[in-house]
Amino acid sequence: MSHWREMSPRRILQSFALRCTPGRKSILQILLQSEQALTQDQIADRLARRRRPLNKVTIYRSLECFLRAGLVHQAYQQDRIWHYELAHRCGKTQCHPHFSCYECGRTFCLPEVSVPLATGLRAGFVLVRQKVRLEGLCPDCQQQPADVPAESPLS
Amino acid sequence: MSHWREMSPRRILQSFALRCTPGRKSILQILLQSEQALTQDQIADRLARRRRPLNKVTIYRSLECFLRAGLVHQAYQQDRIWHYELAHRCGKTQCHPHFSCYECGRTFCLPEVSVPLATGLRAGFVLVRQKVRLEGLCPDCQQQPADVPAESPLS
DNA sequence: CGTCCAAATGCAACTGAGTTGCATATAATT
DNA sequence: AATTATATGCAACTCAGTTGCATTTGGACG
Repeated sequence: MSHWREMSPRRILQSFALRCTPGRKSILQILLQSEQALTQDQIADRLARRRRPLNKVTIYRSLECFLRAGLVHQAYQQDRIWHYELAHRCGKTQCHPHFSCYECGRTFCLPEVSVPLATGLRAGFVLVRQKVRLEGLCPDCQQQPADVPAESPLS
Repeated sequence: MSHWREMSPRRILQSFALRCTPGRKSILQILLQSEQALTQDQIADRLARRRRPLNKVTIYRSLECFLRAGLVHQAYQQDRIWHYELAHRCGKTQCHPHFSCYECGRTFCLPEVSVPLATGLRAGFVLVRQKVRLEGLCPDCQQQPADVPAESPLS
């Protein structure tokens, strides 16, 4: 099943055998309508803006529950903050890569980019999932080159 | 220059134009001798065990300084905690991948594994660095299968 | 319908890695 | 040895995430 956008939050929750509460439906709605991964805070903001404020602990625990069920992904961490997104469209062994801009700090989802699975793993290691994080300059910031962190000034 | 292991901490610091203090030399020594990326806490522990305890803020600021100079990498985050390792052996566009075990939680450096650079980036994006994180079961834990996080129970 | 109970929610208080301000100590230059 | 910019230690702060507990509620069952 990969047409979540066309399913109601209620049906999605039901199909994951999760209790259907107003709070959870709202959170799911926000995630369904977002083009990018969101932090707990961003979710809280958007809920408040829709006159449907929710306690931050409830958001925390709902996401925790969605995570366990596999409905949602902890997509990436930035400055020690997790970003969440629906797990739809994620392949079995890898989600789409994310791209972070050094200049503006924004992170983009790049569903169209493919990275081959790692090869040459030592015997014994079982690869279940591969996560790829790209860094560089986004189209908006490409014009005026940013400070790219030094890699090795030793000559 | 990529033979850091054969250089003294003092010479390495000098070549990066960093002030050479006993604290920094000790931290560098720890990193030089470690096979894997270390957290600030792990570095503190090892310093203490060598009768060379250092205030955690000093460790924090030294690593910050090493980072800026490009001597060290923030290799990966686990449970919101950063791990640091020397930047030697890191290629220009990607460091070696890291492998985290679902079962025991340990993280391994896999310098021998190669992952081709992402292709198909939308026009305008400039890729500077690619970070790859692998997840699965390590050789030790492979025997008794762990709880692999569900991906999509929806049928 | 109404009853009931496991699960969800809100509040307050806690956790802990990281971070900052400031006074003191020290590296390294003169 | 004197000087000064830099590093260090201490204490106090930040803040996303986390936990405990009392209250509310979804939804199953009568």
